[in-house]
Amino acid sequence: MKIMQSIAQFFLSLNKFYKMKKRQTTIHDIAKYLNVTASTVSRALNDHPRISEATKKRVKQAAKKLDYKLNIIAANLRKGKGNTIGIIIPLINRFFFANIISGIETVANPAGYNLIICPSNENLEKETNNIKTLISNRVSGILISISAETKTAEHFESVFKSGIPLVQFDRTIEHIATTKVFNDDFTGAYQNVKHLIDQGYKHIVHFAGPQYIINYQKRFEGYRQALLDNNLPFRPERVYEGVISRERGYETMSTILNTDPEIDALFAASDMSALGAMILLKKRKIQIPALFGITGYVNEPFGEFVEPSLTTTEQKGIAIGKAAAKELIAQISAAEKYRFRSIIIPPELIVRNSSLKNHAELKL
Amino acid sequence: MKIMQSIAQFFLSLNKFYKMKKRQTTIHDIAKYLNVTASTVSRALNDHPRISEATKKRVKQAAKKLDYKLNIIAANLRKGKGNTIGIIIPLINRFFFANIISGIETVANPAGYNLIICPSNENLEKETNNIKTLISNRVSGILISISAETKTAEHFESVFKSGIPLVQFDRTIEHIATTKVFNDDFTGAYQNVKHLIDQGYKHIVHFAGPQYIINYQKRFEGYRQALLDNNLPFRPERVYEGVISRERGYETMSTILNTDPEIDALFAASDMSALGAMILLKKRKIQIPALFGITGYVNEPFGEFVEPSLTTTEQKGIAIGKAAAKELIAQISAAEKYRFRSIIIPPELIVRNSSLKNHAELKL
DNA sequence: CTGAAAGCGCTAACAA
DNA sequence: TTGTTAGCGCTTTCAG
Repeated sequence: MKIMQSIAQFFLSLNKFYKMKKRQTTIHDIAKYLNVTASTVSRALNDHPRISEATKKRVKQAAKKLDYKLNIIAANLRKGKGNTIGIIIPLINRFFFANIISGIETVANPAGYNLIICPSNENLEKETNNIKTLISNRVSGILISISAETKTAEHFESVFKSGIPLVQFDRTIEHIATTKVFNDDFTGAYQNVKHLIDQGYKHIVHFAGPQYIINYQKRFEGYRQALLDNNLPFRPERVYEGVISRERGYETMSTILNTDPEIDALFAASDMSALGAMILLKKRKIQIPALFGITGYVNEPFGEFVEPSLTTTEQKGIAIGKAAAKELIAQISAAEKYRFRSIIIPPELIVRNSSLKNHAELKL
Repeated sequence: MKIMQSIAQFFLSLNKFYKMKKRQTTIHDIAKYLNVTASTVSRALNDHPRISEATKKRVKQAAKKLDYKLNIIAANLRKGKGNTIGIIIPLINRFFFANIISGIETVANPAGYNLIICPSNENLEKETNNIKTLISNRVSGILISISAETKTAEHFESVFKSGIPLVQFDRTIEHIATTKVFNDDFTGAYQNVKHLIDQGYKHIVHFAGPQYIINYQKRFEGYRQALLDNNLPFRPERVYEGVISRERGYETMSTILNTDPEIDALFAASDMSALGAMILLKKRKIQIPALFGITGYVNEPFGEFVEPSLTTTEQKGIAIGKAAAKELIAQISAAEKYRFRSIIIPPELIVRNSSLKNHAELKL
């Protein structure tokens, strides 16, 4: 019994030891250690001009010895500023979005900012909560790409009220006064379709995305304009809305073959639906690109490896991220925020085999 | 001229307006507004039991009216705790890593934690800086997957000293006392190779990754053991180290065809090098899977779409992320940290066409 | 060149 | 049930 007790005792004390909050060394610890004041230490560490080199050296040595690490949180609280940028993004494990974050990081980090990343999972409620979280964390600025569910900007109000700079990227709400960084989807789509036309395809269908998302709307408009500018008729029945998944692409292409056999090319607003169509066509032994041309949009990594490789439009995620971050950081230290302004990143047509009717050009 | 001046005047005043630092409303503002003390407000907002429902209601209404947003930073400083988890990860725009982050997020966020994400870009120096940053930000815990350059854990010391819980995931340093969450690469590779053997392939080469990375080493060992357990000779010359890119896969396979024509299958430690090999074989008109079987590892998204579709091993990034986050959060509120402990996530073999010698099984 | 003192926004003993 | 007071760790006037 006694033994049990002492064992219990031991574990209690062990527990106590672990629980013992290892308080991090503070400026005061250093001050005490050197018999100076906290202010001197603070100034020395910040290389304040009116501190003697001698004490600077002493302080810095002591800091290293005591393994001192600045508490940025406290410093920021005092200074009334922050060093983190909040990112709200629909999904984090999509190549395009991951690239954007990567781009943001390459400019934010050297500028001394940390990223706190909040995925909305395409959900408006989550997005609203994310905004709250970021404000509560007093981020220096917010970068946001809205969720598929988001149609209005009411939940941005508290951001504006709080005076936190905000810039939108990729998926944006047009009518509000913020800087927006996005692809020129119209031109991207236009070039894409123009390319199909130049290759000699004449009856081009379009798999469009949901038209309430501005990006898809612009792609549709680019498609239409390219047809009109090249003396091809625009036929509304050749536009299939909401076809962005592989499955829908597959099904839709199957339908088209029955109802509109004249069709000889597809411009899909998403690589996934282009892929679905490609799978169906191959199953039906319809030769791509000889008899049927296909182009997608987004430049998903797989496009390079399918057969035939997929012509598509690259959206330059990294460039978008960099531009957005640069703009935000500028706004953080600037007077002027919330201007209507658009920074447009031109997309790039990536020509691969799926659209090269002219076989001579086929690449490996 | 006068007009110009007044326009300029207007813009100046506008500018002034924007520059005006919009101080966020604080607890004191609410207190003043209601003629109570800050503590009452604080307690009311935190639903403290000994505050009357009446004042709670009043306070909350006032808070909403004044658009009050809690300053978590200040609250945390006072409470001596934080609500953010730091993630150090080699790359953010790799599907596998993005999935891990996604997994982390699904458990960290509901638990009230924000993520601050620091990519090391496979660079030890950056990784070291990231650690400093996270400590300075007084994160509640750190999740880390080491860079390709990282071989020792010296830079972890300050984390241990500061008492911040840390768990490693995926790429880990074995000999240090932390929880580690990772794939069972040995078993993953073993099953992968076993599958090739079961399909009737007899001369299997291995494209290995750099062996100083433990994950690749384990995959190599799984390969070897699978051969030995199935009465196939293990031949060191059939292991090609450091072949993980598409280009190297292509070149290496080309060499093999010249030097070791007996080979009839490949187990690649990366999908990319498997793809490179596949491209070369197709160019040489060697039928896959009839004459040559191929398996990869990682389950990159493209594997599903290449022809033939690529058999590979899925690493369950989301599961890894979830497990790591759960463990870290447990440690944050627990007494015991830094135990040697391994949480092993079993990978899953994804059988596709590239390894199905038995054509009957071929799937679309 | 350095010290004293105040305060960033919040919470939590201790009082009342 | 509410108020008073102190302090988290830091920076920064204002004095000396």
